[in-house]
Amino acid sequence: MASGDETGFWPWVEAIDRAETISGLRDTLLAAFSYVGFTAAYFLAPVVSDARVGRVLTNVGFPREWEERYRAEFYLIDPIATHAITRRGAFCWPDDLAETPLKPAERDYLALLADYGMERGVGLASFGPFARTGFVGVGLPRSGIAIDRRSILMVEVAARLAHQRYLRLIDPFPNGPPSLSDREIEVLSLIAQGKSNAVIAQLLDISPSSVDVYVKRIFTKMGVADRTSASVRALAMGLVVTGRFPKQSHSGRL
Amino acid sequence: MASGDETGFWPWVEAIDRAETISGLRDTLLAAFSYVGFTAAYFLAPVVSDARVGRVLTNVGFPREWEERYRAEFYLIDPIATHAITRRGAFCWPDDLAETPLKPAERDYLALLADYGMERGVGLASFGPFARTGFVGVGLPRSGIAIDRRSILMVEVAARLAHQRYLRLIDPFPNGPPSLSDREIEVLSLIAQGKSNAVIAQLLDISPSSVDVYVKRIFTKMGVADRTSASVRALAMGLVVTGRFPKQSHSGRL
DNA sequence: CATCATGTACCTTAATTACCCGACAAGGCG
DNA sequence: CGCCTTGTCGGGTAATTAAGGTACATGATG
Repeated sequence: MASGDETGFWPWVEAIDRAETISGLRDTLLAAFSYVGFTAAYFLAPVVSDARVGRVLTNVGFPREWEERYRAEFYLIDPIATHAITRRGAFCWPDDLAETPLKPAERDYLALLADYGMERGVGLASFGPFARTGFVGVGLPRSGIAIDRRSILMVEVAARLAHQRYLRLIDPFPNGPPSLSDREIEVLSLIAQGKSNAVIAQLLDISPSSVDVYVKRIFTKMGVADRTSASVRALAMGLVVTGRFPKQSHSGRL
Repeated sequence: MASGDETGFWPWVEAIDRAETISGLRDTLLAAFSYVGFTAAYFLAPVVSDARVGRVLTNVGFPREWEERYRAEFYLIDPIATHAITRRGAFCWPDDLAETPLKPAERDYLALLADYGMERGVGLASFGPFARTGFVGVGLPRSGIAIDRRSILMVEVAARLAHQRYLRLIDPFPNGPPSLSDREIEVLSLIAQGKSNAVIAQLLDISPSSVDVYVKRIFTKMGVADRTSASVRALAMGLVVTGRFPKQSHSGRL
């Protein structure tokens, strides 16, 4: 690799961890990317399938023309960002998108990138508390460098740490979740699983009326008016869990 | 610091990234922690406020007696894991819990840790796609090492990367979200915001009947039977967004 | 001792949802 | 040219929920 090796990379990691301002963090992160061999990056937050929501774009180093067209046309399309959501870890684009079926518009976007000399780069999603997901796209590798696994790993470590740091900088002391009683958390958890009040009553072996009261109290404490909002907020706040997790440790027991 | 410095740490990061089995990952991660100066770690997944859910414990290096008492008594109590959810980044316990009001049982747990000679350690939550959150607690620092910021950072980098790697190992090709049409995603997003069908109809300027049809189709595609489950799944899959995100880039524009 | 939070239970009413049936037009695709 | 998806609209019914009220025992906490 033409660029710096790992010995000189760690100081950049520490610098990211020490950044005290958003702009300082941005500059430090870009310097870290530059050290690895990339000269441009763009950030999206939040990243969800509903591209109309949010998705603030910040571009550092990519051509102005690309940025304008991105904002105008490809804002809602960028398959790299969408792909990142379901990927674990960083990946190299467009190579790692080869197996993903792409819509015509998405292929157009990748072609546009190539037109601007941005054939190749690294992308990753970083996940934070309260369902805060960000995307980092890194590109414009210096000619001559290979995008090997080590480079991708460096980008991943730096970007993920920077995202955590960013979240802390924009909201250092987030409001904690409201203090719910044990029973209330229990009920809320079942609500978030889509159980009806009647089912909850059966599961907890209490009367439906009691469930009714708990639901009411939960709404009041959380400041919502319906179980859907309560569930979404509970999930975002880390009050309940979703999805299927392994019931037992694996044989190796990580 | 008595333990290894950053120059020798990076190879452990690469080793974590290369781990091909769960057990190999566990051993490599523990070796990385050991390099930093810690000789024990425990893992919890998933970690939410509702401690009854899941929370598979894996312990490597902590005393057997602690593990037994942890499983029996403190499984649902451990304030370090709960604290980690709302923290961005790794923290040092019990120092960084000083400002957190603790319940008596939680204080008991910290006292128990101290009784077993585990006065101090590092904890962090790692967030993955589909709302998969894991907790890593690292302890038993070798006598003489200081838990400085650099050590915490090393633990954070290693643990977070290992969590990503772990998620990829246990589920290399996750099912992506179901393919919803634009209108369906729009409706789903509003559902997740707690809007009633009537409100959604007004917002989208269509008839309530149409909303009804979209809701039905969304349920079918997502394999759920109620809007709460649909919302939770949508959030976990990154189909919609929650919480308040900055509408505009910050002045610094990360 | 008074107050508060919690857990429990019941009643009523209006709104909302889930699920059933039907229809039609536009566009993509084999 | 059919077939399928999508977007749109209607009717109807039964179950569920939201929101209001009241009540009482317990235990912690000031």
